[in-house]
Amino acid sequence: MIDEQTARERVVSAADRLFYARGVQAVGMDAVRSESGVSLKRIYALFPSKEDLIVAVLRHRTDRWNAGVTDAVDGAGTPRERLLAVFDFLAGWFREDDFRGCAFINVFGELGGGSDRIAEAVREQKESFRRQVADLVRAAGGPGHLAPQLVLLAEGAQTAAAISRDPDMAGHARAAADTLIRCALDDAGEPAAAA
Amino acid sequence: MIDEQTARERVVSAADRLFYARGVQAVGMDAVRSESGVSLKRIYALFPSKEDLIVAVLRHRTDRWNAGVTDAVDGAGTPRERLLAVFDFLAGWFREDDFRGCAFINVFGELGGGSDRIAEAVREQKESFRRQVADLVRAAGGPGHLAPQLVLLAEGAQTAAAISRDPDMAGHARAAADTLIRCALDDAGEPAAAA
DNA sequence: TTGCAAAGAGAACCAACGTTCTCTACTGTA
DNA sequence: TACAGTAGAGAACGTTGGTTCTCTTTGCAA
Repeated sequence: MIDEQTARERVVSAADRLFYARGVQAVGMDAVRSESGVSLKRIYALFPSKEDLIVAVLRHRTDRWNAGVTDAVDGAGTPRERLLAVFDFLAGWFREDDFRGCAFINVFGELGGGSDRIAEAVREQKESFRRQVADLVRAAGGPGHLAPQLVLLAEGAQTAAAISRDPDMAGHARAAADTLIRCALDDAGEPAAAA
Repeated sequence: MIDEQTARERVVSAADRLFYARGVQAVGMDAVRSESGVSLKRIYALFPSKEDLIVAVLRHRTDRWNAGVTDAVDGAGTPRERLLAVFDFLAGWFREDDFRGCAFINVFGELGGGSDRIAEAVREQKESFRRQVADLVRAAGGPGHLAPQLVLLAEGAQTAAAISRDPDMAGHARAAADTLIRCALDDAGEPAAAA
């Protein structure tokens, strides 16, 4: 018998895979059982309801997302490059075979109106991303209003890439971000340096 | 007895209201019946399946969206103002009481992976919006790459506004769009006019 | 008035799903 | 070997929802 921690991880990661690929409501708990190899009885001992499982999946995905962004950013040099690295991270993600848009946006559209706990978990992820970007902007010496603008580009790229199936949306977002960053930094820091 | 056209309109507009407010899968055909006042038998004569009804609702919403954008744009003067009017249109929408994000993005997250026809209807709306913006950019003398950048801002604003419940996302998007437009027009048209 | 065709109300049907329950198999212990 | 307790497999339960069917009503023509 596997221990509780292992069982929990297997269930969450199986559910994450299935929910992301097919949507939450389209996946029955029975599918989570066969994908995870953990019995229904055990699943319900770990997560009292499907809603609890969904929230756990969202939190797990938030952690993975934060780590992914942090990794990508840490590989870049200057503060400006670190900001743009966020969009390179998106570009790599959009090219993955199983890319199906932002899981948080998808779940919010599906269930956000009906479950406060789920809506809250989605909000937390978006808020933590906003903070990450705001920290990067601050480190680059950019003005406060730059962060939400870059966040909007990233959000838009995720939905547009999912719907259009065009992974180059990340390129468009990156180019726009580059322009916004240049304008903001040049206006604030060195007055009228580059064109 | 109401005529076919009227019945169709009542069903589509009732379904639209319910789907948008609660999500598609959360709304049963019985709810559509009571909201529209059209019998189930008649509904199924007009729309052979729920999927057909969903597609009809999406097309109807596409028409309304296009008309709304066109109206907003037509009220503006210069080509540059006409581009920004798109974001003013968003700002008004985000402030509506029943705003719950972009219906197309919501439906795509919920069912886009499982139904090609629904995914296609969503794609058509996004593509028609992209064309609208591209036309405005061209009229303003902007470069081709500006349109997808503005579209990403609009898309991002819609999801961010829905999730964060902060209607000022439209303001952020508008400010970013203003910067992008200024940079693009100044780079292309008059070389280095404004800072 | 009688008969008929169409339409509405809502029951019925069937499948899916979240959740719980039962029965069996297995583990460790005396 | 006998036993107690636990866990898994999967059946069972109750609800919901998409779709169809039935029965009654209605409006109209002769």
